[in-house]
Amino acid sequence: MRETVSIHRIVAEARELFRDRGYEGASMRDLADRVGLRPQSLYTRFASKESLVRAVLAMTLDDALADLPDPATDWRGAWRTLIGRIAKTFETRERCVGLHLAYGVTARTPDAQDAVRAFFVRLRDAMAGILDAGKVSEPASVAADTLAQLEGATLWITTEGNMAPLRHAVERALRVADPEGKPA
Amino acid sequence: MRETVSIHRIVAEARELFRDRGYEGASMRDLADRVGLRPQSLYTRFASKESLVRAVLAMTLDDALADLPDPATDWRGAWRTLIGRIAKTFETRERCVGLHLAYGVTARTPDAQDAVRAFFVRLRDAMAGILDAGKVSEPASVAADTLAQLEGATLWITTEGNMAPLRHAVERALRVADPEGKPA
DNA sequence: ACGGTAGGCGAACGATCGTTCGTGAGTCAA
DNA sequence: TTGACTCACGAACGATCGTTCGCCTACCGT
Repeated sequence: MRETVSIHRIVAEARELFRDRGYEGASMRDLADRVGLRPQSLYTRFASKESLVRAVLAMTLDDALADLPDPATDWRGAWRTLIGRIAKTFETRERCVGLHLAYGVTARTPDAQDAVRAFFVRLRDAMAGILDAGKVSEPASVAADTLAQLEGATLWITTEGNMAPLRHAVERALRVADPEGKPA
Repeated sequence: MRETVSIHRIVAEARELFRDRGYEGASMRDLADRVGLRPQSLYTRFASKESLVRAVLAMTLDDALADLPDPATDWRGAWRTLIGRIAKTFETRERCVGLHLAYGVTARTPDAQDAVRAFFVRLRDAMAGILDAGKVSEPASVAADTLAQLEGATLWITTEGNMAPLRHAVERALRVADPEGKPA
């Protein structure tokens, strides 16, 4: 058996690079080093650096939405699980790939730009679907606001290592599904 | 009189570039083109690309805090003005320079990284000082949360052009200084 | 046994990056 | 008038970028 580098592995390492260094800052050579290949070999699997963006975000969305509790029977559980996953990623990785790419891709890489837009729209729609199952009013708007608050909190993690704003954002997010939780 | 390009002009254009393209994406050649110089001429005024970050953020902080109402006599006015300025910038420019740089600078440019950290700490402290004058509890924490929410809302502006999350964040921010404003 | 295919690499392409050097023209104080 | 200083540029440096080409080798179906 010949030892081969899996696509999953490449995408996972690309995600780390995009998250830490952004689209422009991440180089194909760095990525190749991480997976133990030469840069040219990456082009056997991916047509371009730009196409990696779509693959990275697809994997990230899958990770976030995999095996969630069924909103129809346990929407609160689905909400808590999803919020928890997002928050945990931000806490351990210190930033969000999606946000870095959202700021990092330009009109010069239109496919990457579209992939980023689609990623956030789908994530928001998934969140809104959960809230809708719980008959929360204005689910799309609440989902967008919630996601924005979680993303914004990563600012303090990267600059100061301060996790408090993220925790506050999580508390507010959970209160959406549990309004009578803790008033103070 | 010899026609000369002002430092202020260079920094202002650098700010646009950093905001739109990030630290790595902005090139000294692009900046030179914008101000009508050759790239080498920029080094008469700035020692390096990295040093531009500090200058850009210093100017941005000055713009935000210039001529605010005195918190000691009108803390609500100071708060409203500051929030309004930040929100207006996000709305017209579609993103935040600080956030793009926060994600974009790495340990390879330590001085830039420090400048970013200092920028946000000073902005938060200025906000906290206003809230403190209004005897709002936990001013530093509330200031950090408020700033995070405004920053996070820029995600939807860049990806979708959707201003609603920003407006919601502004409403929540203003409610800090006016809790009895609008309950719904 | 054999042909096709997939995965990988050496070499190298043109482009662009931040930056340095040497030079010259304009400006101002003495 | 002179000397120092400021501002700008032409030319070019080495480094790094994404990517392409040609070739080799190991595997798989037949």
